[in-house]
Amino acid sequence: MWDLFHKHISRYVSLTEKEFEPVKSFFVPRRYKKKQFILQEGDVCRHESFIVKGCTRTYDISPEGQEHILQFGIEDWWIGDLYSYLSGTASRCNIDCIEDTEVLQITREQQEALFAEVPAMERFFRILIQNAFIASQSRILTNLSRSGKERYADFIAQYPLIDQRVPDHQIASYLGLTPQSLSRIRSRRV
Amino acid sequence: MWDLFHKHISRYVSLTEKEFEPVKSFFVPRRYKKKQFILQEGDVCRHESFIVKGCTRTYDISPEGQEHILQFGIEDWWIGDLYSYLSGTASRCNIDCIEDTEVLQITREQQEALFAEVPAMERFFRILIQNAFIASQSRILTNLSRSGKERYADFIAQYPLIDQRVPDHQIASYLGLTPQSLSRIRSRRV
DNA sequence: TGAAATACTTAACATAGGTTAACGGAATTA
DNA sequence: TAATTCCGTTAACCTATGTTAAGTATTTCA
Repeated sequence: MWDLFHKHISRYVSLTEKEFEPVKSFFVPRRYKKKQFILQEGDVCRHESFIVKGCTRTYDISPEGQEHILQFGIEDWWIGDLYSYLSGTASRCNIDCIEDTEVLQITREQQEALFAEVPAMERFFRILIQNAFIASQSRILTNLSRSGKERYADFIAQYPLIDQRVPDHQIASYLGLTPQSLSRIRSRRV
Repeated sequence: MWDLFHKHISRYVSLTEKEFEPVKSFFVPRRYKKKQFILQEGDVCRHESFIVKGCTRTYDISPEGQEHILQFGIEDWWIGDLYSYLSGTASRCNIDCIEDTEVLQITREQQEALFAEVPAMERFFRILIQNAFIASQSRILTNLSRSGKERYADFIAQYPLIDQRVPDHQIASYLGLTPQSLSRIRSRRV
């Protein structure tokens, strides 16, 4: 577990085994069962979670009761509602598990303490958010300019591992389509 | 100019007049005329630009030749293509001026030097990107769940100042609509 | 000042995707 | 194992938005 985590961090900042050692103590491992909520709408998001094993979805429920998936999470990804986490306000998002899931969690206070003790970790999180922002911008462009069919093709190409693990109707939700439309697209009856 | 800039930074991190003084030297003021490009597709984005005065748009041109506006920029906003800026690869975006525009620009190298000299500025940029990411996620949700009419209403409510300064067909592009559709929506003939 | 480009509108028509409803198979649970 | 829920599919029909095409007003600029 910690090994995977160290490897993950090392992709962004260099951190020797020895420097990594103290980092561990700021994180708490936690397991969730399939269908269990990691975050529920209305609650404050108290953790950033690194997925060691499993699969999650982060989604919003519109006033009309429709779910819209903002993000899937699998091994090596971070999940959480950053706005709620930082501002301490109630989240409008739900995060639940598509599979049994193991995470490493850190709280806001612990994160501040971590930054003070291991400055490289502040840099690490900055890079992480930078990348997330870049990916997010790119998704906006895709949503603005491509048809459902193209977005689905892009999704499969970009996230083949996720495609295999989550039901189609959730992929539809991520792409901004109804399950019926995605089915139509998949069968090439477009 | 510097006063506005200092005020802007102070909204995110505390920086006395004296601490702010050295910050100035890392930025270069620059003026652009209306319609002038700040960044052109295919070029590497060499600067992050803080808008002191003016109005810009950041957009992508799809293979079919259609423009899609990713972001508008007005006073107090930052513009640039972060991915290109950080990775040094060619940008797929254009940034041009809707009005004569004055900016303060910093290069990647100068930014690194600035972080080394004034650590609070690293924190400042981290917060900036965090906020940008949060806004970006929120835009994705809106695009997934709301109709054109609703997105337009949201836009006006959220950016009344921009609405007044940019032509409608560019707002349409930002919202993922054709100018004709926006016109139809505006006239309530929906 | 006049010509050209730009901005916005309207209308007729086309279409991708939404809606509703139904069916059958797979997975979950009692 | 039986009952139930979940999942993907199909089909008929509907609607928001795109497309094409014009027309007018405004702005830009030579």
